[in-house]
Amino acid sequence: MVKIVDVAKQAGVSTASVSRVISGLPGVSEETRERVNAAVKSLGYRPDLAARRLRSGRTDTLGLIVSDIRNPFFTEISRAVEDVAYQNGLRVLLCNADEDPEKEAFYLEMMRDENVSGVILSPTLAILSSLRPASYPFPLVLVDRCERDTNADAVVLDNFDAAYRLTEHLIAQGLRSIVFLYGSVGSTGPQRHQGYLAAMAAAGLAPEAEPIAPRSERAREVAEVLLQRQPRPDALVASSGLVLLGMAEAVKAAGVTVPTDIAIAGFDDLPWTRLVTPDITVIRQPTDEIGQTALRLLLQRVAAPDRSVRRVVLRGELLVRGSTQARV
Amino acid sequence: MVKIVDVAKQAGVSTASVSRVISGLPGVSEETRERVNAAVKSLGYRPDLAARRLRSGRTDTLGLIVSDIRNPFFTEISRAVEDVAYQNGLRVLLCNADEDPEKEAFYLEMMRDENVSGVILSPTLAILSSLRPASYPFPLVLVDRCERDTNADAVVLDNFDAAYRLTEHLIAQGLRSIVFLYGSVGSTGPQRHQGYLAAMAAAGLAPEAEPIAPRSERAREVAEVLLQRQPRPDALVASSGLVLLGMAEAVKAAGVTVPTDIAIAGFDDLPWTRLVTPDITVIRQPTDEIGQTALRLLLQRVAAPDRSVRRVVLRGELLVRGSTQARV
DNA sequence: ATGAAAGCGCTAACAA
DNA sequence: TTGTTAGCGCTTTCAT
Repeated sequence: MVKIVDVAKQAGVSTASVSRVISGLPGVSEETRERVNAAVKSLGYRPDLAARRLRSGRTDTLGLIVSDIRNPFFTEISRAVEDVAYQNGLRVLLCNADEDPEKEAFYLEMMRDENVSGVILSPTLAILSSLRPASYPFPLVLVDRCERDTNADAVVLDNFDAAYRLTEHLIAQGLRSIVFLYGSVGSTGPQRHQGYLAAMAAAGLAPEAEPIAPRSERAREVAEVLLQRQPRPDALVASSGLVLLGMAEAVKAAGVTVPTDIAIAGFDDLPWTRLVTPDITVIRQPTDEIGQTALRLLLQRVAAPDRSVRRVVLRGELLVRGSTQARV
Repeated sequence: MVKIVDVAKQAGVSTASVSRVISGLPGVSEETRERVNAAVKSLGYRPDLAARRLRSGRTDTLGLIVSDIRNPFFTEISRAVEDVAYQNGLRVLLCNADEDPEKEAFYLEMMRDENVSGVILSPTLAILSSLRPASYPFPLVLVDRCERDTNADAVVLDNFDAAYRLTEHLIAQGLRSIVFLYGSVGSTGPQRHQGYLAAMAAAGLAPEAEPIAPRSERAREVAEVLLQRQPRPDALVASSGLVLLGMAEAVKAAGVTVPTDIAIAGFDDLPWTRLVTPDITVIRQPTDEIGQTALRLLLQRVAAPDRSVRRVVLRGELLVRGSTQARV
C-alpha cells in the first residue's frame, strides 16, 4: 500500500507538503503542487481515510435516517439528498429505521460513533415526542415529521394547510359526508387530521375520522367497512400514500364506482395514482425540494452551529383529478 | 471525550485488557471483564471507530451500490440487504449510481477508499461488459445484472426462463402477435428478450420486439404507436416494471380495453399492478431472497476469498391475472 | 492472564 | 514556502 511518505519521497518534498496539496490547502508553490500531483498519479496514491479522520477529527460524512425506505416518498427524498451530497463531495450514510424506534436509536448511536458532521432524520413518533437535539454531538435536521414545539431545524410540509385545501376541494364538489383515514403513528397524520377538521368545521359539516396504524392492509380493512355502510359516505380521504393504496384496493374489491358512487383522494403523487381509472386527486409533496433543502439546512447549521433554529414549511400542491369530479 | 485509557484507569487495568474486553477477545479473566464492562458503562465510553479502523485495518462495513434507488425492485433489495446486515452488526454504505456509469465508478472508488469488506453491486451495462472483479481490493457480488461469462459471484433471476414462461402463457391464451418491449440498456432486458424469442419460435410465431431506453416515457411513446396500428397486436409484453408502467399509461390514454382489445403483461410485482383494472399478469422477482442471498454470498466470500465463483439463479414466479385472460 | 509499548497513516502546530 | 515532528485513539505483539 502506497502512503504519504512514498509520495513525498517520489516528489522530493515533505509529507506536510503532500498533505497540503491533497487537501487543497494554500501555502504551496505551484511547482511543488505539480510535482506532488504527478507523484500521486504515478504511484496511484489514495489517502487512508481512517488515518485522515483519526487525525483531523473530520469525516465529511453525513447521515440520513429514513423511517421507511420502501415508502416512495422517502426514496425520493433520499435520492435528492444523495444527489446534492454527491455534488458537494460528501459521503452519505443512508439508514432505514423501518419505523422501528429501536433501530432508529441504534442508527443514531451509530452516527455518533461514525462522528458524522450531521444527520437528516425522519423521526418515528417515539423519538419525536422526546427529542432533544442538543443531546446529540452532531446537528440534526428533521424532515417530514416535526411537532409544533420541536426545537430543531426542520423541513416539513404544511400538513394542516394541505389537508385543509384537499378537504375544501371535496366540499366544493358538493360532497358532504367525508371520512378521513389517517395514520395515527407519527406526526403528519394527526396534523393533516387537524386540517381536515378545520375545513369541515368551516363548512359546518360533521367530521368523521378513523385513526389507523399506518399500513395499507389496515387502511384497506377500515375502508372496506366504510364502503359497506348504508348510506355510503360521499368521500374517503387518505392521509398518506400508504393509506391511499389500501383505500384504492378496498374500492376496487368492493366494486364501487369512483367518483359516481364515492369520491376518493389522498396524499403523495405516486405513479399509480394516475394509472387507475379514474386517476386520483392528491396532494403532491415537493420531495426533491424537501431533500435538497434539508441538506442545505444541515450544511448551514454545520457552518454556523449557533444560528437560530429554522423551520422550512413547504406547500403541497393540490392535483385535482378524476376521482373527485363533481357528480352531475 | 472519554477514551480507552480513561476506562483502563477507572477499571484499574491496562488498555490492552480493555481492548480485549470491548472486542470480545479471549484471554481475559471473568473478573477483569466485569470490571472493564462496569467502567465502560459508568463512563459512557464508546470506542473511536477511526482509530480502531486505522489500527486494525478492518471496517466491518460493506457497500451496496444500486443502479437506481427509485426503482422499487432495488429498494426492496436494499431493505433486505440492510436488514440482514443490521442483524450481523455490519454497516452498509448504500449508494445510488442513478444508472450513471461515472457515478458508479466514483462509488466503486469510494468503496476502495473506505476499505469496505465487500460490495454488492447492480452494475450498469458500461461496467458489466468490462468487469474484472479481481481488480478491486474487495470481494464483489453482483445482483440482478450479469452476463453469461461474467466471472463474479452473482445473484440473478433466470431471465430467459421467466420471459419464456410469460410468453408461453400468452401464447396459451390464444394470442398470436405478441410484441415485446424491452430495455436495451443493461443485461436483463436483452436476456428476457432471448427468452421471448425462444418461446415465440417454439410456437412457430413471428416475433416482434422493440428495444427502448429503459424509461417509462419511452415505453409509453412506443406503446402508443403500437396501439394505433391496424390491426392492433394481440399483446404487449414489458421487460421490466418501468417499461410496464409506461405501457399501462399508453393503454389507459388510448382508451383500449384490456384484455378484450389487447393483453398486457410484464415484470415486477409492483403494488399498482393489482390496483388497475384489470390487474396485470407479471413475473414476480423474489427481491427479499435476492438481497439476503447476495449478502450471504458476500459474507462467505469474505470468509473464503479463494473458493470458486458462485452464481445463484433464482426463478421468477408467474402471477397470472386479469390482463391476460383468454378472450371468449 | 496481564501490561508495556510500538506503531497504523495522516494532519497541523511550529520552526526554519 | 517548506520541513520536522508530535500525536490522533486504538490494537496487537511481545514480555512477563
